[in-house]
Amino acid sequence: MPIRRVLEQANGVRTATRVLPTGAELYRQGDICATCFFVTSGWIALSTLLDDGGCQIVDFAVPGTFLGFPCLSGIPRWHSARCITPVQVVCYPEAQLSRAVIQNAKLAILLYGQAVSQEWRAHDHLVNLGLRSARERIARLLLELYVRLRGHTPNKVEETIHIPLTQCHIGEAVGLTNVHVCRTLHLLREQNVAQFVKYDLKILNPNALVRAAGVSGLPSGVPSALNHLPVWCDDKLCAQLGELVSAA
Amino acid sequence: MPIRRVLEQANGVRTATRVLPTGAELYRQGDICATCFFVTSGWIALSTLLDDGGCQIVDFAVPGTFLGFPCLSGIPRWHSARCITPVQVVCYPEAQLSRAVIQNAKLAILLYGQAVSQEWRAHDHLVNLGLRSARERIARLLLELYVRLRGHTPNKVEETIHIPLTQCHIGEAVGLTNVHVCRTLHLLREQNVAQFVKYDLKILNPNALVRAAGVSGLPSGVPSALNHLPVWCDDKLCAQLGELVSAA
DNA sequence: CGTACAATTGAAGGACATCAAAAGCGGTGG
DNA sequence: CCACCGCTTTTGATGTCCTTCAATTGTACG
Repeated sequence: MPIRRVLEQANGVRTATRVLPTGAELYRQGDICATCFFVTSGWIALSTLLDDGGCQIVDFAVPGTFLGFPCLSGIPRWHSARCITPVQVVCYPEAQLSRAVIQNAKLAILLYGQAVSQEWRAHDHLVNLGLRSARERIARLLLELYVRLRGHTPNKVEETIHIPLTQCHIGEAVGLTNVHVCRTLHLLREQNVAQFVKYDLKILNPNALVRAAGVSGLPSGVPSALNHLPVWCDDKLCAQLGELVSAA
Repeated sequence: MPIRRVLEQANGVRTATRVLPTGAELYRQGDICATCFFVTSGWIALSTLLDDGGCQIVDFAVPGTFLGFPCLSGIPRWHSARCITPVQVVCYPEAQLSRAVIQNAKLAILLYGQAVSQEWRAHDHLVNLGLRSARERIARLLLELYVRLRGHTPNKVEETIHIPLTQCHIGEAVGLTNVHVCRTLHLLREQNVAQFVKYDLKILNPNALVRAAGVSGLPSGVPSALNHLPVWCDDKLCAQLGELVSAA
């Protein structure tokens, strides 16, 4: 992957790859983890576990996501990173990465941009959980995942995209039980909006999905995080790192 | 305020103060705002408005909070900033601040740290909305606000702290109706946990409040964003900026 | 005194949770 | 090849937490 060579060439950061099976944990909430990761393949659920057994997925890490906080060492992770699929990551020693960042303001700004992007998505999820119905929440999650993976909003009828999530994962992400997720998915199917079966999402009606997600109704000019995700999605970090090295 | 002089001296950024009355908007969702702000007094609700009239407060800005995204110009704001009280802010032209940040990696890292801190808080709110009851959500919000203002968890019985929020604000922050917030506040009062009347929060039983917020039950070693908020609360940004200039 | 906003209380309804059970399905071992 | 297991999905019945609607009170303000 480009980012790996970029960091090695530009800043002499030594890296190693690591492969994890489904169900493995990259790190756990509470860990003070001196390694940063860049996801090159697979899906990871960033989730918080409660003592009563509750689990909230705060975000999904997909290929292109950067995990860790260079220059902010000593902070424990506040979520666990569970592998939803087999995962491949590139590892960076945090200390080395921190040194590189301090010497290179552009790198710092890149990290800053990613943090802002993630904050943005977190706020979008907050709006979702705070004032939307089950149908809207699920539609919006599906739409967001589509946009993150494809880089644009859906426009083709019957397009299918692979999403390696169970109904339980969806429930943990949007704050619903798997039972209710199941019923709501059936509802979306009946209403000819979208169909999610066996890890495959088929968009039956792109416009209906966007409407169900509550995006279209925004006053014109008002941004939804979704509209701008293509610009600030994780791949962008990778691309910009590439520019950085060619400029050096 | 220190930060103002810090930025002026260190980087030659010109600033101006601005005063806004209660109810005014510093900026609106959708605005492409070329100004960054540092809150010196007053409270601001960062909220997203939906076309159906729904309103979700994603965070509160208190004195010490920095608003804006230097180096990421052209991004529309995804929330509105409504003044809950009269507010005083220091304004920075984004372009000048961006230039200063590019020349000073430390400044970039500071901004990065604040973005991470805010992401952290957003994820904590997500957990709150996703899997906690009304009682827990409200207790947790009150506790968080206490910690942000005081810099530590409550330990004195009957301590009172001023919080300029209405029950509607609380409802919009935790995803409940004002009606239910009212009932739940009464419940917390009856259970001798905490009392919130007329913009004054009286902590009746600090331990009970922490328990009600679902913080104590965490396995030892597991961090809650709350435990670390003192370390990364907004005042810290200000203090670190002070160090930055004295080192220069 | 009238208006506007915040808090309060009651009654009724709904959206979602909980509990329980069964069915589909891939994987493993006898 | 079949039996058995674990995981996911599905469906039904029942319950409850929270919303919605409505009306009343208190308080600040012009």
